[in-house]
Amino acid sequence: MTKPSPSQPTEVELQILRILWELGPSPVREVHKRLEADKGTNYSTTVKMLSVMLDKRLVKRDETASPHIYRTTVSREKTSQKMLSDFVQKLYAGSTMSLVLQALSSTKATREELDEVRKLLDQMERP
Amino acid sequence: MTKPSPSQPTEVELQILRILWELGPSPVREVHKRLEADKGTNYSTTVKMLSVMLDKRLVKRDETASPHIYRTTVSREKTSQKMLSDFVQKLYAGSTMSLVLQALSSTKATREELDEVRKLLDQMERP
DNA sequence: ACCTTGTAGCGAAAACTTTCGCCATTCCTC
DNA sequence: GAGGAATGGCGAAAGTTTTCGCTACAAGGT
Repeated sequence: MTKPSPSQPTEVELQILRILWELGPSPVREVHKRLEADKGTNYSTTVKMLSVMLDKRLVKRDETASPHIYRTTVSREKTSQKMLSDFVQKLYAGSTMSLVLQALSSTKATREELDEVRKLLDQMERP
Repeated sequence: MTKPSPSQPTEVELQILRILWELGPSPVREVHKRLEADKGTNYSTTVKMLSVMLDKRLVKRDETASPHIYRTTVSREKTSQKMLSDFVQKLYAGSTMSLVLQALSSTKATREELDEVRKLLDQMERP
């Protein structure tokens, strides 16, 4: 059986995480402004989603402040790391290298970027 | 507003696509065997999911054959390409290179694999 | 204090995905 | 060709995620 992995953030949850990562700790209003701009949803929706995310411990809030301030409990790096590894699992049977090759072969890059990747490859070779 | 992109396959849909990619065109029974092994779900569920996927044009079927034969309408490559680009969009603000760097830095690789990536990088440099 | 405006909470509706029970049809096997 | 098993279809239940209406409370200005 496939592990029902510690459920990834859903679509909207991820959108909100992104907003919080970008803005830093913020009141609902600020988050909502962005979400509304992107999706046109109601203020209530934003409040609710944040409360759902609070239940799931994806965010925490400072209730002493007024208005309440929300902040993420998960870093962008950790989260994308985790999502990436799930993604690789689902589509490339766990082979990160397959993904890297496919990603590279389907994009354009500047010489600088390519050099950066080369540098990383070299580093990987000697521990 | 964010484009409501031509909706990605859902979790189970993707599982089924993977099975079909692996087995090639197959009758429900074969798909079901795999799905059941993985999730323990009912035969009816498999039939239904395939019919949902038929509606969404993720698969097509040959009804002249008996039992009916299902095959994907989307290639593994195209699909992962698309999912990857959505993923990059969602988590790395569209920067494929950020993803590649993160993917590489969080995995181990053999010399052969690293060389393969290098070769690809070189190719990318000269059109 | 009163009124307006901004903030928060809650439950339930809506939307979407996944699951299955029940029925009809087809296919074997004897 | 009768009986039992496999196949396929459908609608509806269950599960999840997303949305919002309604209500209450807090804050700020007059």
